[in-house]
Amino acid sequence: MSLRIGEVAEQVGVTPRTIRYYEERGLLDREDRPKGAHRTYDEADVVRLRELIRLRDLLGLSLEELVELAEVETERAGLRERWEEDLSDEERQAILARSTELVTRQLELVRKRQSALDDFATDLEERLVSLRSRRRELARQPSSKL
Amino acid sequence: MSLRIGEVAEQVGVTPRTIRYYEERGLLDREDRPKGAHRTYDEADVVRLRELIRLRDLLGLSLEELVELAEVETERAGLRERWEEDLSDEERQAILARSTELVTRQLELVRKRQSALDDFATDLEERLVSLRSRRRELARQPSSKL
DNA sequence: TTGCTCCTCACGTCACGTGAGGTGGC
DNA sequence: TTGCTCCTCACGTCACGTGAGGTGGC
Repeated sequence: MSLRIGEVAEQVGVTPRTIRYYEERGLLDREDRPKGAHRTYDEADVVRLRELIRLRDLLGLSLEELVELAEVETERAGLRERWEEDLSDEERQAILARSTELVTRQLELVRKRQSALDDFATDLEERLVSLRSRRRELARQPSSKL
Repeated sequence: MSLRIGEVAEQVGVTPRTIRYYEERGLLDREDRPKGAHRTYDEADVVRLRELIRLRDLLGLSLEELVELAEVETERAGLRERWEEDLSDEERQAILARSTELVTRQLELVRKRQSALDDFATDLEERLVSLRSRRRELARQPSSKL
């Protein structure tokens, strides 16, 4: 079940151009295909791309920062096949440790954004309260010169 | 107490170039000053710009979208002087109603982002739990072929 | 075979970054 | 007067958007 670029783009909410650009910048595999042939994708590609877009949108990262933080997604993508193969326990431990580190870093960034957004929401709510009280004031005391 | 562009830039965490660009795009007042003279700012400008940057960063808006949503900041900036002047009660009501509408819209966008980030955080936490259990597994049963 | 989607240049755009060369205020 | 920050072009860059002209698979 292979997908074409347009289907993938629609599923993750970007344009084909974005996907080609990410491939160009090394965020996606560029499998070697005959010159001019269509790109093909599978479900794992969709999952990975969706995660990249989520990081980009919600954390506002540059693509360069994305490459680094999304290393864990690459790891995860290749993990299923490679896990079964001839990896030593040490290599497996290293992969798991590295993944834990990167996911933890992602979570920290998300936490920061959350608290910034919480502050913003609080400020906006206060402004609404203030606006409401001014409107009541105006209704009670028309032409108040204050 | 007037500020120069560099001081303002540092206070809100952007570069002078960004401030000039926002002025160019109509997000900030372009007071007419003698050709080549320094731009001057006051505390109200800093507050307004900080709010613009917050909207841009946390909601990921384009400058065009910003212009619209930040109309309320413009209103707020000019409000103190104008409020005391010859505004009819109807005009005041209209301003307050419009401001309420815009702040409400800002809050809605913030809420959406918050829930998207909450989902993201939940996913990342689940991945950490899963990673932890795999590491324990590996420690208990070395060379497990699963 | 007919559409539709895909392909590769390649130039355009948005939101600035980054000098180049020059002027202005503590 | 000496620095430092500011000024205005103007070209560069990042992350794509948008055709132009052509080929490929259900």
